[in-house]
Amino acid sequence: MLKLTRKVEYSLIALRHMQNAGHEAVCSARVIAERYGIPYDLLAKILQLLARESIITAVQGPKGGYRINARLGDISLIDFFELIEGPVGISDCNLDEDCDRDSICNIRKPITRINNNIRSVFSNITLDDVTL
Amino acid sequence: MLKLTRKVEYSLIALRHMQNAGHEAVCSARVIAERYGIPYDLLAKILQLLARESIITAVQGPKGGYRINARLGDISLIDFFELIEGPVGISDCNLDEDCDRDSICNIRKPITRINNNIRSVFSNITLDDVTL
DNA sequence: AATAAATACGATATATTTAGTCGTAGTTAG
DNA sequence: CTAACTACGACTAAATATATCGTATTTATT
Repeated sequence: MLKLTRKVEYSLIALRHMQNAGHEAVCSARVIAERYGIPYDLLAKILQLLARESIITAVQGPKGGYRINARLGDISLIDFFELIEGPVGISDCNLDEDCDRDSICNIRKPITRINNNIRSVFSNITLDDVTL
Repeated sequence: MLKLTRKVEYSLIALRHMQNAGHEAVCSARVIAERYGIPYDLLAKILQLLARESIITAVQGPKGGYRINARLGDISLIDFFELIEGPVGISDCNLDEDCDRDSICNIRKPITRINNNIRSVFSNITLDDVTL
C-alpha cells in the first residue's frame, strides 16, 4: 500500500545518475542498468518514455544514450509521477473515475482532504530534491 | 500507485458508520455491507480484524454485531494503516527488508526523506479526522 | 430444545496491477 | 557494413489485492 512503482524508482535512479555524470555526458541504458542492477529491457523502455516526455534527450547510434534535457528543479514530483503513471490518488474516487458508491459514501470528503495533503507534499518536492 | 487498499477504505467506512450510529449501537457486518455496497464476506473479515485489534468490540449471537471500542481520536492513520496492512513505506527500502541495491542505490536518502514526509502527514491525522 | 442470525477464521480462488521479456525495426559512428 | 545504440509494441510472468467458500461457534428468540 502507498508504494511507488519500480518505473518511478528506476526513473529517479537514472535521472540522478545522469545528473551526476554531468549535463553533457551521454549515458546509455545498458550502462545504467548494469550499474544499478536494473533489468535492461525495462529501463530502456522507461528511458524512452522520459525521452518522449522531453525530460531527457535521446542520442542515437553507437556512443549514443541519453542526457538530461529538462530543468529538473522545475518539475514537481507529482507532475513527474503523473507523467509516468497517469493520475495519482490515494483512492479511486480521487481519480476522476466515477465511483458506484459515490452517493452513499461516507468518507469521500475526508479522503479527498487527505489526498490533497499527500499531493501537496509531492507538489513541494522537485526532481532536483531527489536527484541532486 | 500510492493508493490505499480496499481493506483500509472499507474499515474507515465501517468505523464512520458505527460512529454515526452512536457508541452504544451494535452494527452488524451484513447491514453495513449492504448499506455501502461492500462484499459481505470481505467486510466481515475486516471487522473481525478490527475486533482482534480492540478497535471495535464484537457482540455475538443474533442482534449481534460490533460497536466502537477504542478512542478513535487517539489512533493516528499511520498506526491504523500498519495495524491493517503491516509496515507502510513508499519503497521497499523503507520497509526493513534489505535491498540488493542497498550499497549502490543513489536515491536511498531522498526516498527516505520523502517517506518520512508522507508518514508525518498520516501521523498527524487521527481516525476521528476521517470518521467524525 | 431447535432454529436462525450473528461472529470467527483459515483456505482457496479470481482479478488486477506491476514487472519483466521478447522480437523486430530504425539510427549512426567507426 | 557492422556493431552499439535507441524505439516500440506485444507478450508473459509474478506479485498483490480482492473476493469467495466452508465450517465452526455463539446466543437471542421461539
